[in-house]
Amino acid sequence: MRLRYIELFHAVLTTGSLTGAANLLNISQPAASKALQQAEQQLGFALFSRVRGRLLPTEQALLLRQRIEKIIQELNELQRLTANMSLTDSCPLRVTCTPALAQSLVPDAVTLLRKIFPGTSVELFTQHSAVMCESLLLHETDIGLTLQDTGRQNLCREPLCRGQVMVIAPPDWWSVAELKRPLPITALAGQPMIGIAVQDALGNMLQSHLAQLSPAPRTPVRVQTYQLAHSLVAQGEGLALVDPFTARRDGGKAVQMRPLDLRMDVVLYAIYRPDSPLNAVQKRFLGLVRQLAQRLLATV
Amino acid sequence: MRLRYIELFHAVLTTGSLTGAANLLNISQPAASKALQQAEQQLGFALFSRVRGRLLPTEQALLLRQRIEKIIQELNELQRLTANMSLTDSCPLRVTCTPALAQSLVPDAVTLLRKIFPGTSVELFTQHSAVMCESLLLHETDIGLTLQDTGRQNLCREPLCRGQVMVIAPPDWWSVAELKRPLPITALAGQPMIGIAVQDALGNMLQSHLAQLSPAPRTPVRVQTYQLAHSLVAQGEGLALVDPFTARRDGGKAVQMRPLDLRMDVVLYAIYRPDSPLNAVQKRFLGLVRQLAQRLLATV
DNA sequence: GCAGGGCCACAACCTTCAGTTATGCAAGTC
DNA sequence: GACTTGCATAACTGAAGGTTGTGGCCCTGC
Repeated sequence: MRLRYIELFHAVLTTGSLTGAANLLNISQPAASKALQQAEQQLGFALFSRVRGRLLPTEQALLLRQRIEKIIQELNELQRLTANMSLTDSCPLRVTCTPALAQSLVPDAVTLLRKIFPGTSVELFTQHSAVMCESLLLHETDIGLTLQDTGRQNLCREPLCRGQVMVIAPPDWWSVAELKRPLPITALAGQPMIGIAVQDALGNMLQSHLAQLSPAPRTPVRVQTYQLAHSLVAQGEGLALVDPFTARRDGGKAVQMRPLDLRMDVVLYAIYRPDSPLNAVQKRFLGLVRQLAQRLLATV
Repeated sequence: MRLRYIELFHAVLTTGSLTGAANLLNISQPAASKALQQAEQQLGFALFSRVRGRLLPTEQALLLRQRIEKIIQELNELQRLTANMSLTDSCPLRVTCTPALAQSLVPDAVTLLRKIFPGTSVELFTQHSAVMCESLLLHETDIGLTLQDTGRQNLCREPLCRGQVMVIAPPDWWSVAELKRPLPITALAGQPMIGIAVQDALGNMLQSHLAQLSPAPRTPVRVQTYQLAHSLVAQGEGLALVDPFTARRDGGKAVQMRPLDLRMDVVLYAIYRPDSPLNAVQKRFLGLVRQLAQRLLATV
């Protein structure tokens, strides 16, 4: 089965028509038509049945679908990888971080770095953890910064600093005296909370803790990022459990925060490929991030 | 990156030379040379450095290697699948089983089946479990018979019958009186044993039981299939733990056997694809296998 | 040191096939 | 019944991929 046929098959399935597929592949409709016929002839069975002038995938086609889509995806990844490899070393510092860290930590670190190395060019991305790993493996970026426990992948993981899970609340929720003390998790029972989407490892873990409370906290709203949670809390929608960086956003003015009394730290990790050792600029950058993070977490 | 280039890259890496690659792909050496240059030009970096007239993969090439080989493999699987799909329903009964079952159970069942359906054509394979799953998923065969606990794969698994793990020994190892009783596992301590290769799930499980004995049994010889173990035991090389079908090979003349006293059964499974329901012949075949197996296991 | 063989690159030429435009036909839509 | 949408066919074109022939480089063995 020629790659050409595979692409065409995929294009027809995604667009739903041969004409659409032809457009997707930037070829004319007759070219697509001919190619599809050749593919079917070579295979020995029909991929689509022509019913009332339309293409309808056959049973066999549906059996092939998953495999073909997997191959297409891997070819795309290969494409991305080779594209990035050809422009290797074009940029000394390519960093991706989660949205929570993109708020101030990473930009601040970049600013500091560019004072030390004025000429340096920098590329920044914000991505969620799964995409981040992919991006690193495909050489699109060189360093990832995340609060997630991104296991398994064959990537190096270096802890930069540790912090506490924080509870944030609308202004004037707690008294000044209370703010000093960690909040016992039981105090969250029955409270209105902003939930974090399931794909988040930390959020997931916290969620299972919360589920054991009785009455369980109400989480009518669920968001993907800690930043959204922060904003909603600031607007009085409820409490939220967030990382210590998000909690300190805006200098901690918009919301109140208290550490959660929990035997579990939030860890800021730097992740990178094991094969390519970090260069001097990258190492210095990580040093700055660590320094800034520690200083930030020291503030109340 | 064109598929053509991918194949060429792979061929060069496996054969070690451009000429070899050209032969592998059934093209002339200059064609391969030109294609490789085009590939490198399109990529923007060299895949091989020409040193002393030879091709030496560059660092980048090695980074691509794994991904490319994965794609090649998946393309091959797709090829196999489509090849099998085009000759669909050509044969009503295509069965694959492990070597232990190919000894007598499966051939006997086929003989019986062909008395019931005289005209039926049958295809038999013997494969180890991992390959068996692959073969089923690629529509090369329709039914697999195995004693392994082939989990995860999205294949149906139907237990046909249960038996006991058997200990086999050279003739006259045990007294006639002993033969009736199950052998306690502790009796194997310090005994010379024939081991089963690690990839076997059952063998693996037994191995971990044996390892806890003290003194642990000696397993100087390790074999891949139960049949080999049987032959070695018959030649007096030691004891072996085998499935109940292998134990009864040759009518149980060449070796002595005793059930092992163990809270774990050997299960004979039929596995098949969930999407394609079994036809009448296939169902009848499984019925025969079950019947034969139960009868066989009832004998001492 | 020189002949020979293995391996890669270049050149000139040829064939095939994927692409094009133009057109036809069937079926649904208003 | 006119119009639109979508697939198939026909005739043509160009580029890509193939061929053979040749030359240079390097190692090897006499």
